[in-house]
Amino acid sequence: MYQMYQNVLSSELFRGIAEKDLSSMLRCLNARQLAIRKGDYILRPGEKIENIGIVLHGTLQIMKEDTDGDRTILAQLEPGSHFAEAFCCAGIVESPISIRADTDAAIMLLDFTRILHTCTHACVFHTKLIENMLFILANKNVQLQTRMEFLSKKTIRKRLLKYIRHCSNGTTNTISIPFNREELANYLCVDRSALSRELAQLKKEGILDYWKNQFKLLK
Amino acid sequence: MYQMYQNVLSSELFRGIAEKDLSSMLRCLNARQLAIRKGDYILRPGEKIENIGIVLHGTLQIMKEDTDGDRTILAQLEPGSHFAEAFCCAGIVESPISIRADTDAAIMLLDFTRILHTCTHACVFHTKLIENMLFILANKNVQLQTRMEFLSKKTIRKRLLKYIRHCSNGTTNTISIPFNREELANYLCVDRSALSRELAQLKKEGILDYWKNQFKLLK
DNA sequence: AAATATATGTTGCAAATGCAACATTTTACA
DNA sequence: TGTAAAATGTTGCATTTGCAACATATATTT
Repeated sequence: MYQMYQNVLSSELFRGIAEKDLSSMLRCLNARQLAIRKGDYILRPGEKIENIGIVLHGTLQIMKEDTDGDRTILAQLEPGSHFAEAFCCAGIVESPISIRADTDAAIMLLDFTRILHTCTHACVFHTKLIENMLFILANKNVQLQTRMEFLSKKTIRKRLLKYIRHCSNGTTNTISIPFNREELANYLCVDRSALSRELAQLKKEGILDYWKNQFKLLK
Repeated sequence: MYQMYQNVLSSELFRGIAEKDLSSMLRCLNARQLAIRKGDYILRPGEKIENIGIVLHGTLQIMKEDTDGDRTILAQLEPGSHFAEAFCCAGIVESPISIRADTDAAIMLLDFTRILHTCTHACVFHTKLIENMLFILANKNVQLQTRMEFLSKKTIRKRLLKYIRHCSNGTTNTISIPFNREELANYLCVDRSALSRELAQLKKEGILDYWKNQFKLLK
């Protein structure tokens, strides 16, 4: 139970909230805790979205499942991360996506309207929660926008170099990225083996050096 | 001047705000109006971001300009649209993008911190503004996420069909899209002529019919 | 209505990529 | 330490795509 609270407190939504205030807050937000079995769905396409979720433990997968059976994995949610917050804030009530437990998991659901609208007890923390929510959404925005810039490039080479230059951000020469090959290929929306091929080519041309997830721009 | 106010009121940030309250609000938010000449920069890479902007008239262009001279147009801003709001909310103070006036233009700048934090006069509209801001960010999020789903497809055909199916949204057979060919190609990050080629192919195969920006899925 | 500008379509060709199948390296763990 | 599993690299080949250059169609203007 203590661990659960820790994961709530370490979520971005509760950033800056004091531990002593947490339990009264959770009551105010009508927080409910749910245990989910591996493989079970937390949300299916078309279902009503009424809550914001926080992952307490385990991993969830957000997927887009089309009628034609085509399935895309949109995100992997680890403990401390949220889901459905953008839909709640955008007033989208019918879920366009699926969420499924990738492992046994526990989640916490919060009543969205109670975050937004100050309650009758005039709890002081609403302001902080809303501020955090703005931060979360805005950050996601910037991240998506950034990724889009990579995807707008038409060759693997350009996508890759743009990504690495973005990660390098000036200072050090050696860049460590948060992806393995498969994940990087997925992030850049290219085939893994084609990515390997391009990496090898760049190394041969002396433009880039790499080892695992460490990269170094030469020239 | 009246027209200016109309464009402020019609912006998403001020949705639901009564006209009579506007001028006192603008004072509270330290609103400033600026006239911009065509071609002038409103924001350059690295500059401090302290304000949220609203376009009053004219059009602005958001661009990503890399050190290597590579320039990507990220968005076109028409009257009533905002800029820099995501960076403000995400606490990003150094601009990673450029904004330039595409035509002669007028903009309004608002002090971001005054939107977020209730002022000494305890103006009641802050709540509404913040709610609107959440809505704006969340909606942009959903839009970006949606576009990403298209871009994750690896052939023009799949991107295109996914996009059209998304627009069709169930009901009618005939879909009208908000892009011409060039813009559609740009949105899907593909070459315009290659897009034309694929469209012709789909028509020949009897999968899709189209005329201008009207599309019709067959079969 | 003619003339110009803009949007859209067509096509050849070289380059890039996905895909599949398999090789090699690294990691995990029994 | 040895062995299985996971990650990464390699390569042939068919397909797709960008690009360029040009053709045709539609819109706009005078």
